[in-house]
Amino acid sequence: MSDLVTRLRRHNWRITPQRRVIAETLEGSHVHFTAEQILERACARMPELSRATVYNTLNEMVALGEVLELALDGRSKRYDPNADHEHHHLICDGCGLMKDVHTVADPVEWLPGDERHGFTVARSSITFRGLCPDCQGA
Amino acid sequence: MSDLVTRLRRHNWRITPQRRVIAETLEGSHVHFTAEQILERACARMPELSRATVYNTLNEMVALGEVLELALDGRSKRYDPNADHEHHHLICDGCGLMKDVHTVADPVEWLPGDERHGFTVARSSITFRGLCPDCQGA
DNA sequence: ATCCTAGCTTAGACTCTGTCTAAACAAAGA
DNA sequence: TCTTTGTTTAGACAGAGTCTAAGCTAGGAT
Ligand SMILES: [Mn+2]
Ligand SMILES: [Mn+2]
Ligand SMILES: [Zn+2]
Ligand SMILES: [Zn+2]
Repeated sequence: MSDLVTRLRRHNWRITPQRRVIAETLEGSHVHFTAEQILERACARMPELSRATVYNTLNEMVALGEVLELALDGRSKRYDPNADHEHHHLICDGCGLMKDVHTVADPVEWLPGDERHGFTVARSSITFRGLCPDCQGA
Repeated sequence: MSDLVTRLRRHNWRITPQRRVIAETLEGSHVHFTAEQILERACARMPELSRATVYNTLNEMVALGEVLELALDGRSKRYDPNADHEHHHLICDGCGLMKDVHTVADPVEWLPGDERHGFTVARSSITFRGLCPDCQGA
């Protein structure tokens, strides 16, 4: 796993100061930020950074396949720099806490041929939901 | 599997003409409509039906656990009347076609204990993605 | 060095999806 | 009937994200 800026450079993609700050903000976090949270944090390092550039840059990184876009709840999308780690997500129904998780095998294997409707099935993502330790008391 | 209106009545929930039209539109479809598509189709039967009632009613049916809300792509949410059928979804990257699918077992079983981070994991949903037969030619 | 061009960034207007508000309306119970 | 509660409605509003038009780089050609 190389860092996100290195992976982006491999695509012959110009690493401008704005793009670098956005990529480093996203990577440094280990959580799954919204575009607005990334804007807020990146602006701490580069105050003149615009909202449009954050959205443009995130969309381009997604198109390059180096960032995952998670639309989990119909509210803000979340951005995940771990596109090179196959993983899934576990979310707390109480507080929204989100954890990366790994399953024992590829879920596509568990979809029988007669359930594929003639599709070529390329990938899958699982969202597990439950209660985190802090929310189980309530 | 009883029909949606019957299931809703079991909750002592008042079945008004508006709610009936919305429930029947949702159930009749076999696809996964957006709120706007439901409004459009339900208005064909009851022209004075309002947007607010469609949104209110869908949210109440979701809260009663009789309809599933799917936030799959960060655009409009989709509503699924098959809440009493445990199932997952297979989506075409080309055209957006969505099919119900069934896996061989409960995915929660496939999440090892040391990947649960102390959560009580209650349910899961899988989104499979690929290309449908029509989109494989391109 | 200067010019040119293509690509990048910006502010703000705009769109789309969904929620909220306040008033009108309908139904059930006393 | 009167009252009370729940339902529906139109339109205002809010949040998330896109688009536009203008200005601004940065590199390549001369
Ligand atoms: Mn993740
Ligand atoms: Mn379904
Ligand atoms: Zn929690
Ligand atoms: Zn297709």
